[in-house]
Amino acid sequence: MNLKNILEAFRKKGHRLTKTRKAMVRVFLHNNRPLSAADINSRLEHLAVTVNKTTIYREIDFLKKERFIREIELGDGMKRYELWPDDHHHHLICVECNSVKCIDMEHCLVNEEKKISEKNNFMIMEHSLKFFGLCAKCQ
Amino acid sequence: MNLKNILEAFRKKGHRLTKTRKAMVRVFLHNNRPLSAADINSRLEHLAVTVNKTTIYREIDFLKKERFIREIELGDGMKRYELWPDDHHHHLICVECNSVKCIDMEHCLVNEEKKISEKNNFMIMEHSLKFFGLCAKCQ
DNA sequence: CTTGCAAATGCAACTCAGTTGCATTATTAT
DNA sequence: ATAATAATGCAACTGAGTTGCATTTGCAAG
Ligand SMILES: [Mn+2]
Ligand SMILES: [Mn+2]
Ligand SMILES: [Zn+2]
Ligand SMILES: [Zn+2]
Repeated sequence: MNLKNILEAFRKKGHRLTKTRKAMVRVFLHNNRPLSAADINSRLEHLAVTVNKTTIYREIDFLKKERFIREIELGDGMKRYELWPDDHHHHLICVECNSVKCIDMEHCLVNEEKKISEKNNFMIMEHSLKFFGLCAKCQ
Repeated sequence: MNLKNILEAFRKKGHRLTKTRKAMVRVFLHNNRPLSAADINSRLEHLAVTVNKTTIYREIDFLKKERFIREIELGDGMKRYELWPDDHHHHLICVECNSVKCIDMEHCLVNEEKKISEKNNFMIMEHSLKFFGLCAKCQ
């Protein structure tokens, strides 16, 4: 999955390759972890790309619809976005510096879902698992 | 844990027993599930107790400090509050009607935490687990 | 019961992430 | 080059939650 292929796929679907779109795809490809709208904005400035916040939010919506990124909620009042994951994974969140690390789990809860669904008469579609604590730097 | 004991404990600590405080404790005792500030407000109105939203938020802060309730994040843009839990538990969230059900889990992740902590050099303090799907009514 | 002090309250104005309407600009196909 | 329309910028808005400050209330001491 490289920049050119992704942009070419967008173009083929009839979407335009604007400077914002190209820059935001680069930002996500080069920062493989959850980013807030503000994080994205500062990364764009770093690439000398100045965009209005409305445009950033609209491009986030576009990239979500295209399943290039997904939205995640960490509970700190602002949404984060990360590359659409290849594999199911979860997150470690540092309560001190707010950094986020994606982790794969050996014993995944997907196995438990059937049991929980039956027991509670609730049709589980997905789950979210977050561990809060102190990262290597902060402990 | 009944209303009188809780209020008496607050009074003994030097806190006042205002109509808002008494009514909000009642609301949480009689609605044992996560409530938003708006939910609390409508429950209060139902008890013929009219309060300013600022007062509701300040009373929430008080009840959190007293460990009578805790705050939980469901990812829908507003915080929820529930009775301080006796036992560790998790939540089922209906994506259709937004209802929330608390569930106990047999195989809890607390067992996994040590492994994850060591593997990632991250000191886990707590975790949050939510299942999203359709409740009995909505499926 | 009265009084005084601090705790609790109401109100209006504010914050901040995210959204919306609309006029303007830029990308792409022809 | 041109036309169609996707994308953008801007200003104003939304909605949950917060803050400063003047006023009211609960409660304990006299
Ligand atoms: Mn991740
Ligand atoms: Mn619960
Ligand atoms: Zn950290
Ligand atoms: Zn439902």
